[in-house]
Amino acid sequence: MKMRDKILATATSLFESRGIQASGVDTIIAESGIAKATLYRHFPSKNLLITAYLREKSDRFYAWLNLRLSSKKANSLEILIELCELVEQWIMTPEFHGLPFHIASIEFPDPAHPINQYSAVLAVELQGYLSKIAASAGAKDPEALGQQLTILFEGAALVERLSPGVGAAKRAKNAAVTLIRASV
Amino acid sequence: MKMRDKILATATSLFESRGIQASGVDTIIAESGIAKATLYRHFPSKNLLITAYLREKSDRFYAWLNLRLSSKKANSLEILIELCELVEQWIMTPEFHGLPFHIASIEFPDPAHPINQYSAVLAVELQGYLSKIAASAGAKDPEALGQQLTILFEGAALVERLSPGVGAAKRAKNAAVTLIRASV
DNA sequence: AATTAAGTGAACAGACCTGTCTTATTTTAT
DNA sequence: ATAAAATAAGACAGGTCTGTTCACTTAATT
Repeated sequence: MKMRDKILATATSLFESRGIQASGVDTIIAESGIAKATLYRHFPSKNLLITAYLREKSDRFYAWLNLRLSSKKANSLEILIELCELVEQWIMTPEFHGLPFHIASIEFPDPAHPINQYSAVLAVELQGYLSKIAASAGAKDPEALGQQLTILFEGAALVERLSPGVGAAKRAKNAAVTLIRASV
Repeated sequence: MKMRDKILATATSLFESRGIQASGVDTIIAESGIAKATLYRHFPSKNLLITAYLREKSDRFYAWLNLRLSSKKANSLEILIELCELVEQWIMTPEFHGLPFHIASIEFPDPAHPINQYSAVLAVELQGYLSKIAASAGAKDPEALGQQLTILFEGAALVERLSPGVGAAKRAKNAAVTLIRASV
């Protein structure tokens, strides 16, 4: 499993710095120091490589969050506040380069394209994740709050990415807290 | 000025349906029924065509908004509420395909690329526009509110684009109204 | 020690990209 | 009416892209 990980790591780095479409297979194999046939053995097409990249990024995000969300506050609104602070931290991480499935959906705008469809699945996944927490925290309309938080986070990710250092993550967190307090 | 407009209209349509990078010059000239030399006379490079597209979309947006914002409410918070409703309408328009400068900045992620830089300028422009209205409406911290509204609108635009019909625009508007009411 | 699997490096196909240029025709302006 | 500018249609250059294939070498397992 060493090769697969090496390829995925290199692809991830290239996808996030140069963009997905702009990162050619030739560049990926040159950068990771492997042969082209090796890449195509592990990932039969570039689309499957992109899909694996998107899946892994989502998995890592949820794992990172779940590890830090204290289960003690699970049944109070406080867990939502905590969530907001964690997301702010996540966005401000130097390795953060925007929500991967968002970027992918823009690079592959055709709704019939597998990458676009998979991105939509991951977007629904994120909103479901947030809505579930909102529900367990006792929000009035968990789905509405979950979607509003999604919008805030995705918007903050975009703005922070396009104009680094303007503090979008912090302001989004403040807005989220306001919405949460108003949702009891 | 007929040719220029025809080219720009065709390019706009292609950029928004297939993406910018995915729309080749050959496709643009075939679709608009002109010769390649004609395109390159009006737009010496594809980058300049993209720039013109971005500029025009922003201009049209502000023109559309200014026409509808009733100046009577200029000095009360009500104008912000009105603004939110207009933006919701704008997002729900069938021709809406996301904020153009956002899409452009994702398709050209290199901060040194002219398209990325121009996108950043347009993003600052939007935030300045919203902050100015927030200021004239008497918000406590106009810049903070302006940025929060920017984040909400951009986030809603993305979510609505990726998952059409989930009502992101409406929920973003509700969130915005909550934030506005809390900002007095 | 022998067989199978995985990796290398390079060449290749077929398509697409931007931008230049040529030649001939049409439109516009004086 | 004549000169100047704009357009058409397309070939062309030089580059990039994904994916396939071939001949050969290394590593693992049994």
